[in-house]
Amino acid sequence: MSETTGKATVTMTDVARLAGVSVKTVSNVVNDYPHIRPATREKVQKAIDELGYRMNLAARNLRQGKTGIIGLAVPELSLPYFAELADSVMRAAESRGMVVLIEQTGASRQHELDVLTSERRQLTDGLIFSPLELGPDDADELKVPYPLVVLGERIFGGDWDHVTMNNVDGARAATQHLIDRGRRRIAVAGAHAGETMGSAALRVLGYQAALAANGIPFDPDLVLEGGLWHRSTGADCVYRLLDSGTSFDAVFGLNDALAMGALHALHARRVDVPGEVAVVGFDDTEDAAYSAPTLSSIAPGREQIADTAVDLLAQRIAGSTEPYRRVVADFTLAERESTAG
Amino acid sequence: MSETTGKATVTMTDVARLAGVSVKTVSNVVNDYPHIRPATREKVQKAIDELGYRMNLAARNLRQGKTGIIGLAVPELSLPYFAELADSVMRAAESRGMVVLIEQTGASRQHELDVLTSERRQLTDGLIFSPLELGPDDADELKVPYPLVVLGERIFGGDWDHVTMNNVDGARAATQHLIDRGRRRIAVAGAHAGETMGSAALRVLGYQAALAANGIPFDPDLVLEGGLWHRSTGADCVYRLLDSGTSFDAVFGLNDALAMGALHALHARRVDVPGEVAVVGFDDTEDAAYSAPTLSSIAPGREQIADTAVDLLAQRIAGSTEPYRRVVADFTLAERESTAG
DNA sequence: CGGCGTCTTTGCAACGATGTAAATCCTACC
DNA sequence: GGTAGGATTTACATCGTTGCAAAGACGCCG
Repeated sequence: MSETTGKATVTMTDVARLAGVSVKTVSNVVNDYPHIRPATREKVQKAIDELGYRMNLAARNLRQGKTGIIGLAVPELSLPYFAELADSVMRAAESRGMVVLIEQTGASRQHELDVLTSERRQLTDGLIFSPLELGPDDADELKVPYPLVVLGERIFGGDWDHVTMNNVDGARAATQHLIDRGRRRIAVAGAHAGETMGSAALRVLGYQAALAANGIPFDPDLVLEGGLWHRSTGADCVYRLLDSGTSFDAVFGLNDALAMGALHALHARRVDVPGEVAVVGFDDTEDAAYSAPTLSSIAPGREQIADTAVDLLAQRIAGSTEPYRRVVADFTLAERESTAG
Repeated sequence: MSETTGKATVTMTDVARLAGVSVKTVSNVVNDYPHIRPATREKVQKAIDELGYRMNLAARNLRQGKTGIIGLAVPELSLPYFAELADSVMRAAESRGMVVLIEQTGASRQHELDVLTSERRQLTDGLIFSPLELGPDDADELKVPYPLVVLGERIFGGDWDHVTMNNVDGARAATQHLIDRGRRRIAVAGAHAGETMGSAALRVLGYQAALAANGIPFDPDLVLEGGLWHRSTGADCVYRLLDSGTSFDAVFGLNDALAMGALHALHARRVDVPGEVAVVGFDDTEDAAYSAPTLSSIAPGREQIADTAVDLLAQRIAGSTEPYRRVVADFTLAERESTAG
């Protein structure tokens, strides 16, 4: 209950001496080894309390090769989606007694590769990795000697678990929602030309599927390229579209930041939303509920993704050798003003 | 240049054997000990490359008591300001060869106390702590046995460095800006009754100073209480104000989230911004530039704060015993549409 | 009361690096 | 050619904990 002012650091040896047992017994008590006489356990516990002993994690780490830290590699924390994802991952980790070391990869392919082999991987027992630049061809790079959970659908087929949102169906639902609101000229902001497996490609796929299902012709002029999924990109896309003279009555931002940028550009050009143009996003970040107008968006199951990812990773770290799994989170559509009918 | 497929982990011993030197010499090479014959260094380096040797951080950590990890404790990553702050801190840390372990304290006093004594402190060489609930009376709790840098002005007077934004002057500038735009009935959203040292109190102080300097009477009815500085709180404040019938022609959101919430509420109630009511925030988070209308805000020098904090912490970790410092970052006003004149 | 099988507890050797202090090697200088 | 003195290198103990395997204790049975 109280702690004496141990001058330096208190070690197991100190505890052992005070309790009159061996160091190993103290270790056993601390690690909940089952075969310990209650009296002994009590004695040791008392000594621990009295000395205010805290286990030295570095030593345990050296001995066991585990740190209790998991890595989380995301593009950028300043993107709301990833900040919120990190939040969720940290909570999920905490509830399992782990902590999270976050690394940012920027939008850099090299940085994404680095993160996989970085010295820091020694500090973590496993990694949750959300790649943005690596693609199917990089599968070999992901053959790493530690537990790995990959978020997103860019890379398949290796020895790792996979947790992803339902990009295609989510995008289809977003598009269908616009169609249900009577829109026919639906632009897409943030497409990545040439990409086949990333979120951009998959969401565009869902978009096209929805158009097709409703007999709406696909117009390439409505597909707006945009590399980084930042607000500024979304704004640029819409400015370009307006300047091009192409008619449109809706914008599907492939993520919320793009959609926010789109809202911004439309507002700047005095285009009424949703009167003239409806807007829908993807991610359902917190700001979607507070923009003017509020933004309809696909909620991709962020909590579920975080929970599942941490869970799978924890199992691998604990030594699970089950077949690698692929989990697809459930999405929902959050309807707000930007698509009000 | 190339790495052979060492079966298990490669240790210094392996390198030493291959290079034909002692383990300690390998250690010296790795640690850039100056007195090494070039030929030896080369031999060792070659062996290192050949074996693909990576130093075991756990072992070094045990021996040196340093991990290369610094802690960052913030209320919530899902609040844009803290996400952006974390981003900046991580970049600053990276440039100094350190990584960051982020912890969220929520809005919980207990959690803030826990973070200071958590077992995790063993995993970090020092902590950058941004308290929200602890106050001057808790100074004793901050007397911790590791390097600490405190952000914000809640707690002074202990053995730690202090980095803070200029809350009073920033708030004064924000308020003055509104006054310059001809506003006289300026509401404040997010005040904390009874608080004396927190950001809320200080910013309200700056607000009052600006009013006084311009001979504008202070009207308590315009001070809107709001605990958590979330968007929802900002919206609530404005709804309450509108419902109260109190007249006002401007809102100073004590942070951007509150201001965004205010914008949201005003938009929902069809109050024109900035025509009828001007709005200014504090933090200049990225979304301020993309709201509709875009939000004027005080940019508190986030990068500078992060850089300075990491720098001071790094110095302490390196053993500096200089007098503890207090650094106040420079702020600027970002003028945008919400206060257009 | 001896023997045997569990329970408990223990000693010792790692884990992989670095601090210390001493050994060895050189080089310049007398 | 010998030697002082700095430059290099090395042996060994040590950081604090846990795995291993064996020693001690204890309870039960015949």
